[in-house]
Amino acid sequence: MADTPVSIREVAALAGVSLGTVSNVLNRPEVVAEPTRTRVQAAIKQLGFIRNESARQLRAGRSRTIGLVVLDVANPFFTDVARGVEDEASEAGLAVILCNSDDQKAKESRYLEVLEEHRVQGILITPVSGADKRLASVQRRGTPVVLVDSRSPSRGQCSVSVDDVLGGDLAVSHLLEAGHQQIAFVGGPMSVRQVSDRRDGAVRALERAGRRDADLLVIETPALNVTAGQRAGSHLAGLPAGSRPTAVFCANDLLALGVLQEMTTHRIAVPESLAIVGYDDVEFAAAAAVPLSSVRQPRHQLGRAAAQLLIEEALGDGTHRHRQVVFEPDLVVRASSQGPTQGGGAAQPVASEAAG
Amino acid sequence: MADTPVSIREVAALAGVSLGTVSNVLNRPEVVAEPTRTRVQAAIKQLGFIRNESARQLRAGRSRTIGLVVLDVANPFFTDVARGVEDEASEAGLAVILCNSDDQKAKESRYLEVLEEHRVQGILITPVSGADKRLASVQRRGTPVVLVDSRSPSRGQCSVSVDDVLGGDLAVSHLLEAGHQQIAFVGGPMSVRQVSDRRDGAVRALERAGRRDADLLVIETPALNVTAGQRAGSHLAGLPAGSRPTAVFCANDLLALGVLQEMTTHRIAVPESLAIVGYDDVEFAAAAAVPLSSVRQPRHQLGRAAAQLLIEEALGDGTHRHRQVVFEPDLVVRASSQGPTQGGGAAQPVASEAAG
DNA sequence: CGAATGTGCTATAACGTTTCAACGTACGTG
DNA sequence: CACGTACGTTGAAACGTTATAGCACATTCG
Repeated sequence: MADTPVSIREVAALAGVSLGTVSNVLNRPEVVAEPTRTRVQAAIKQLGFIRNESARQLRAGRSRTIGLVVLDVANPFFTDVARGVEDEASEAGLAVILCNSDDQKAKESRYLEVLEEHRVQGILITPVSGADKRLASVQRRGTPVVLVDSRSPSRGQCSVSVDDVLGGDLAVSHLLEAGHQQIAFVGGPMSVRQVSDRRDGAVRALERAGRRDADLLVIETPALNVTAGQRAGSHLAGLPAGSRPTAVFCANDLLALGVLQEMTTHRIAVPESLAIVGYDDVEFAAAAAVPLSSVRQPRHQLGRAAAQLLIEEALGDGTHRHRQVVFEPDLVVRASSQGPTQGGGAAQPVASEAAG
Repeated sequence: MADTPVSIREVAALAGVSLGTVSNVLNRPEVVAEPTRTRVQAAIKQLGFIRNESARQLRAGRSRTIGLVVLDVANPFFTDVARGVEDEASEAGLAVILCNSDDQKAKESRYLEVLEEHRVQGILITPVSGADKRLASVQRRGTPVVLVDSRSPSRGQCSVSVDDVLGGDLAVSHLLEAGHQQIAFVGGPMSVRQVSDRRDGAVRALERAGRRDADLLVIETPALNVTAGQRAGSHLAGLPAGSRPTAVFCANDLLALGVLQEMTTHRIAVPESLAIVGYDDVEFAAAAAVPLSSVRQPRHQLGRAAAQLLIEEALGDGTHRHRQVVFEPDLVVRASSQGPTQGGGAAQPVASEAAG
């Protein structure tokens, strides 16, 4: 309870030196003579002195912090990205302020304001909607901005993203190689860029294999959750066995798990009667009743790359050039899309614990 | 790129007033005359002035921020808690710095240091291990600390937690009421407080029903994940049908899902031949092949309560008394533990408080 | 032996804000 | 008409830090 905000000045008094010397001990210990240094360090310890970050920042003009604004902290995609950002930032001695826009323009705008007031080194953001005046003005005022998981339309800023078209292509190419003739795509709404990109990738794979566009049966869903997947699965199960697709590519794993459950209910064997490939490689994918093949995005790496670009822009020597980094996703093949003989995909872990 | 850090002083110059007046417009607009106010506001807008939070904080002595240190940002338990904290904090005009200790003492310690340097209003933390000297010294230096999801052993601080013993009791009472005679508990390691509490609750329910302690078949697992659940399930399935329990209570949902999958594999009907109750009510619980009954914790509320206590302690009028708030969990009954007729969950929990 | 050259330290001036005492100015009031 | 009293505004003093110019003293060199 003893509220004693101890400052550098009191440390100086106790150690019998000027306050400039204390500052030197803190920041450039090598310039101060051995005996003085130890004396000051002893005083620091004795008083329990803690630097005042606000004062440092005020002096420095900028804080040693970067802002990360995501659409949903509960989404594993963003938590993994956040970890990557944090790893990279802490190596550079920067702290991360994590903000959750909840997909709301108002909250996003409020957080941008807070981050600017904190004079952060820069901002990593997955914007609620595309081009944004608010964001542009932040940048104009001198705070670097890097777009995460959305490709920058202009060349005015850096961005990191994953090639969703390629992801769709990988999934469907894999199914084609396994000999499937009739393939369905389950996903929606198509207004979400990621969803339509994945579908486009699926179409691309078919076209490259010499199929016509129409070969892809598209089942558009209203959302990307398990329930929507179950509905789509129910629809598939209702098709006469002759005209039913033998494989389905889902825009994310939740949909795929929904489809999978519905197949179990209708006693349709997976992968024998219906092969399934999902997207995102969520924690549960490997642990599903039938381990799920899935397209994995380098989420952690995405975060690291974004932070790297930002740090380069903010702290670099001024030679920084804006870049658009695009990562390639990865197909993890498991039981849901292959015959019973072959082994699982890459050595994947199963779900970790939750000691809530 | 035009890096023009515009300060209150330049705004004052443009508006033709003193800088104290600009500050008043910003903080107590009602004390400044209408025409002056609009003139200043115009200048602020024209120059794109953004307050410097560091300077404000330096002046104020404390930042308008609270710190939240969790064991794992990716864990849905903590993300929900974090949302609760954020909701409460933003209502009080405070920002939240979210830190991830990753269950590592070193990272935790580093973050505590950072938070102290930022002069946060207070810290919400789920400590890596129990009593901690580091944490005590933070508190001694005047930063309020509230423990989250771990009950304070001493009376020296506030804490919020959920009654895990009651949770276990609820689950097993429910199974007993449904007429089950042989009940198993799956969970581990027992060194995790949450796990042993839940088991103790299960025992308590049995004892209250007049059973002897030995009636609970305990299957200890090495971890709380799906794989461990599958192993436990496999063990259960291997028991002769006569001596096999008719119900199982799992220490978390991942275990329960593992058990459930194994039952499907062995064609053991759930809930007819084996009823299952999990813990945590994770997102997938309701969407499992057989929707899973589970004990739900008021996670969001836990976060809110923790933030409330902290804010009361930090900003209150000094009449604050430390409290240990304990929430009651809630059983959500779904198909995995009942006949097909009955409906879903229960009403909301009540908090019981113990003054300190 | 005076001058150049270090070596350690000190004193001081910022950084941008908020607060608070003081200072007009205008207006009723006695 | 002097006088308290609002009201609106100003000026200066903090807050705790870092950077920088300068000072005292010892050492080395021409």
